[in-house]
Amino acid sequence: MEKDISTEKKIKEAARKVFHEKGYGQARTRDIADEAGINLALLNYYFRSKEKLFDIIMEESLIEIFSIIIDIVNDESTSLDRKIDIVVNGYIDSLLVNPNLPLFVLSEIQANPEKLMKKVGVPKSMILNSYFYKQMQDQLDLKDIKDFTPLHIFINLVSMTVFPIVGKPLLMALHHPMNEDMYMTFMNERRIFVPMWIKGMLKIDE
Amino acid sequence: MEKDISTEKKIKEAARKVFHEKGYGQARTRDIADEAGINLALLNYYFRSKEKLFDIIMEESLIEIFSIIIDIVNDESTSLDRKIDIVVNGYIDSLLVNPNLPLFVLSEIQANPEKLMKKVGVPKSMILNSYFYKQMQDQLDLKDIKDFTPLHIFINLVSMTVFPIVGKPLLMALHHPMNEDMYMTFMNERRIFVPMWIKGMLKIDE
DNA sequence: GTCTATAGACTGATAGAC
DNA sequence: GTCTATCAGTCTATAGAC
Repeated sequence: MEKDISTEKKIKEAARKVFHEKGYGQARTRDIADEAGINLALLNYYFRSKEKLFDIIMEESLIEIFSIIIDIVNDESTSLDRKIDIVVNGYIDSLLVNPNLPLFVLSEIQANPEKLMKKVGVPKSMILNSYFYKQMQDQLDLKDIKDFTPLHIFINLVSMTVFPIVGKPLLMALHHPMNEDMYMTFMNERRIFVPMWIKGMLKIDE
Repeated sequence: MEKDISTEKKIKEAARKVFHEKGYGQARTRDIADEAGINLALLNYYFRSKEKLFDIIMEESLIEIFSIIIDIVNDESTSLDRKIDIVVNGYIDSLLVNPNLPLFVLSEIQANPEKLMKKVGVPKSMILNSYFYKQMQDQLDLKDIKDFTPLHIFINLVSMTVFPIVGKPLLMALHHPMNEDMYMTFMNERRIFVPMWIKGMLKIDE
């Protein structure tokens, strides 16, 4: 196919796909080698072991999932209103292309919490210290809302956006009849509705 | 410990624990045998194979996760307002006791969608045909809300309730400092807030 | 029913030829 | 760098004693 891509890159792309689909435990190094179109021995030649290859993929996946929002969340020149639209749509855009990413990250963190926590070290207190958090707090103060915190709203935003992607198979099984087109329509509707509901919680535009 | 419990029951309980923690792929039959305090051979004596044991645990887990809401959702004598409170609190109660249950179900469904879809056969169109759905639709009609459907609201309710449990490790890593007590406080706050937000979307009490 | 011992298959990793 | 062949370890499952 792409004969210009280096072998190392081919292996990494194959590993990403297989790990994201099956998780560390169920992924086989032979699967990755086959997917990359190379031999098993070559995988160990480039990356010393399955675990070292996994660590690389996991670190890149964590960066991937945070980088979707980290820039916009800390942008001081974007209004709260627009920021909500951008964060929701950023996640939907990204996760419809990589639907396995969030469940992969959540599963592997649970499988190995202490190890993977360290890698999250950089964006520690990423939520609490973000400009987004401050903007939400200002809005809550403005509307004299004292019962809940910006953390609840942030979790609501991520939950309502990411959960329908993680739970897609269950959703499609439970809500019959639902096909791929209907699911896509459903997710595209949420690009409008989730920001609307979040803004409602914050009493924006009232 | 509990010497009255039959060996079969002990193995099933151990299997449930190990499968929920590690998933099918990473769970070892020896882990289950050790957890049950019996020998590995005995596991295969009672259940023919790891996979057959897993199938039993998986089916019970699916029933478990649906039975939390299936009765209340179809109860025609409970008002929409109260029903929302009960569904949210039912999930929080149940999942704080079994925090691994939802991620286990979501992961294994993704790992083997076609196989597990069949087991969801019973509650097919469980959402669409529920009395809960009808009550939400009536409320949307009453308030002349035409842009979104009850399905969106139902997904919002489940998302905002279940996602913070599935994402607990990530939440605790990102929102520093957060300890167990703070997490429990956070989840208990959501017993009040999630119903409040859902009712806001449906314009109940306005 | 419950155990020990082991077979048999799979998997990650390496040796060695090219 | 890339391959084939194979080793060593792990895991599920079973045979057979009690």
